[in-house]
Amino acid sequence: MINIKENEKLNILNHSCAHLLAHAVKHLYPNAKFWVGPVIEEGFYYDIDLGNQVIKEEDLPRIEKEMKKISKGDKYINRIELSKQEALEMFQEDPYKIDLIERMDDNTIISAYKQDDFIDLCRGPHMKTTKAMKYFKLLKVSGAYFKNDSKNKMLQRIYGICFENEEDLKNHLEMLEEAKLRDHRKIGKDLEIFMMDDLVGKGLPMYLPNGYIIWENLENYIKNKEKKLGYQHVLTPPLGNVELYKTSGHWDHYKENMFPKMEVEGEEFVLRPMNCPHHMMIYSNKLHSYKDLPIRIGEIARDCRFEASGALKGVERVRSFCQNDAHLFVTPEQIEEEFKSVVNLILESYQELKITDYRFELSLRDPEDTEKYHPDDEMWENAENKLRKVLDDIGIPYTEKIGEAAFYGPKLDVQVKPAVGNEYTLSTCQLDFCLPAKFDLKYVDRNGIKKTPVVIHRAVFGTIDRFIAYYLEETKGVLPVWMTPIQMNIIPVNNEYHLKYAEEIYDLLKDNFRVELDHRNEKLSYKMRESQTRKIPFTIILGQNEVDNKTISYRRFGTTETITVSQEKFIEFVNQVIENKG
RNA sequence: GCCAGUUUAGUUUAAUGGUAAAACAAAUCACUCGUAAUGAUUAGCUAUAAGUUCGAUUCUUAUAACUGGCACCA
Repeated sequence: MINIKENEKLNILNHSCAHLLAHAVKHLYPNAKFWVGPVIEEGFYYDIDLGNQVIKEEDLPRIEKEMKKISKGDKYINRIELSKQEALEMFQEDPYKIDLIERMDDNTIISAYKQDDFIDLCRGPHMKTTKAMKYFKLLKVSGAYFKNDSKNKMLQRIYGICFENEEDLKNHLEMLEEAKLRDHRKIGKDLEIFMMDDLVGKGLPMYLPNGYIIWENLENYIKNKEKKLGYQHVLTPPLGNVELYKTSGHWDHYKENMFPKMEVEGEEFVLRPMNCPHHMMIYSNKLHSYKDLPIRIGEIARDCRFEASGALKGVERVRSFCQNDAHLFVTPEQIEEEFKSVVNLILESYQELKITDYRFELSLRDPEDTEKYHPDDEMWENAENKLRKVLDDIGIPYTEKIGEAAFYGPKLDVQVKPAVGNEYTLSTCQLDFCLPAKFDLKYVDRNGIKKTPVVIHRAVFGTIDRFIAYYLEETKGVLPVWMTPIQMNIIPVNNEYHLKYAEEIYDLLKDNFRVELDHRNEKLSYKMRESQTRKIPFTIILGQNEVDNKTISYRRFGTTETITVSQEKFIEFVNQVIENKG
C-alpha cells in the first residue's frame, strides 16, 4: 500500500486536491467554513463546518462533479504572502482560519493560495494549476471532532485520494476492495472461526470449534516459549474486589473503561480490566530473595473492558478478551536484560509466524502532563533511557511517541495495520515503577535489606483475540499446518470401492493429526472444491492405485499438483512441515 | 459515546404500497471409479416496536445490532 504522505509528488498532489475539494464544497455549500485539510497516508481529507447541514455519502458524486468542473477550468493556483495583520483581515469572516492565524508568530509570513474564486490559508506547496488534479476519488464522509476533542463540535470530514494517472487510481480502488476480502470478520465467518450474538451481547465473541483449535495452538505455542524462558503460569479469577483496584490506582485512572462495580453481601466487585493487581498478589504470597529474581508470572487471562460501542470491531476490539499476559518482577539491575529478552521473544515469535508487516513504537510520557503521569522525573528519564538503549543495542528501528506512555511507566508497543481501519497495538512491553510500590512488594537484597522490585508488564500476542484477528488477515485465512483447524481431508474416489482403505488411512492418521474423512455420497470434484474453499492444507485422494500400492496421494492447498507417496513418507513429511511451522 | 449509512432464509444477494425471489448450505431420493459445483424434491426469511394506510418488507419515528469514520484503546 502506497503511503501518500511520504511520497513527495503525491503529497503535493493530494494536498492540492484537498483544496479542490474545499473549492467545490464552497460552490455547493456557500455557508461552508473550513478547518484543515491535511494529507494523510491514505490520501487527504478536509474538515468542514456546514452549520446544521450534513454531507451524506450520496452527496459525494455531486461534489466530485463540481471538482471535475473546477479542475477542467484549469485555473492557476497562486501563492499570496501576507503579514499576520493582513491575514487576520482577509479571513475575518472565518473563525476557523482566525483560530489558526492567531496561533502563529507575529512576524511570520503567512501564505494563502488562490485558485479562481477560492482562497485558502495554506503553507503549500501546491500544483501549478487545478488541472493537475484529474484522477481523484472521494472515498468516505464522517463526523470528526473539532481539534480532535470529543468535547468540541463535530465537523464534517470528507476523505479522498488523488493520483497522477487513471491507472494508479483504478489499481488503488481495486486494492481497497480486495482488502475487504481479507477482513478478519469475513474470514472468521466463512471459516466458522468465531460468532457473536445480540442475546449474548455486543463485543462478546464466541469461538467456534475451528476458532478454538487456533486459540489452543496459539496458547500452547506461546506458553511453551515462555516456559523455556523461565516463566511460571498461574490462574487467577476474572474479577476482584474494588479495593484491589483502588490499591493499584486503576480505579482512579481507568474506571471509565471498566464495567461498573457490583455489590454482593456488602462487598464491591469489578470485572477486571487487566491482571496486574492479581499478579502483584501472587508475588506477595511469600517473601522473595534477590536470588529468586527475576520472577516471571504468566497467564492467559480473561479481562473485561467497557469499550465504547463505536470502538468494537470483530475480535480485534472487544469487551471480553484474553491477554497473553505476564509480569516480570526484577531488580533494577535486571531491567535491561529482561526487557531485551522480551523484545527478542517478540521478534522470534513474529519470525516463526512469518509476520513481517509491523513497526515498533516507544511510548514516552509527556513531562507537561503531571496529572496523568506519576511525578518522578528521575525515574522516568532513567526508565526511558534504558528502553532506548536496549532497542539501540538490538538494532531495531522505532519511533518515539510523546504522551503515549501508561500512567505508571514507558512502554514499547508493536503496531500493525489491519485490512480495514486504523493501526493498532499487537504486542506490548511496559516498564512499571509504581505498582510494586503501591502493593508494597519487597525482595531481600544481598545485604538483607528489603527493596522494591521493578515490574515489566508484557504481552507478546497482546490478546489472543486480537492476535487471531490480525493473523487471519495476514494469512488471508490460509493458516500454517500446525495451527489450522483441519489439517487434512480424505476423499475416497468412490465410496463403494475405496471407503474401506480411506477408513484405514483415517485411523492411521487420526491420533496425530486433525483429519477428516469425507464419506458423503458426492462426486470427487465436488468434494475437492469444498476442500479447497475450506483452505485445508492437505487433501488426500484415495482410489484404486492407492489401494493396490498402499500409498497416499495428496494435493496441497493452493496447488494443482498431485503427489503420491508411501504412508510412512507422508506422515514423515507432514510432521516435518508442522515442525518447521510451515 | 458522537456523525453518517446499512439491516430480506444458515450464507450471499434480488424484488415490490397488494401472496417475497434466486443461488449456495440443510433434509430426502436417485446418480457415483481420479482432482474446484450430478440431478430432482422438500423445508426455511423481510431485525424489533410503534405510526401513516383499506393494506407496510417497502413510507415515517424510535430501539437494537452491524458498517465507515471521530473520540477512546490491547
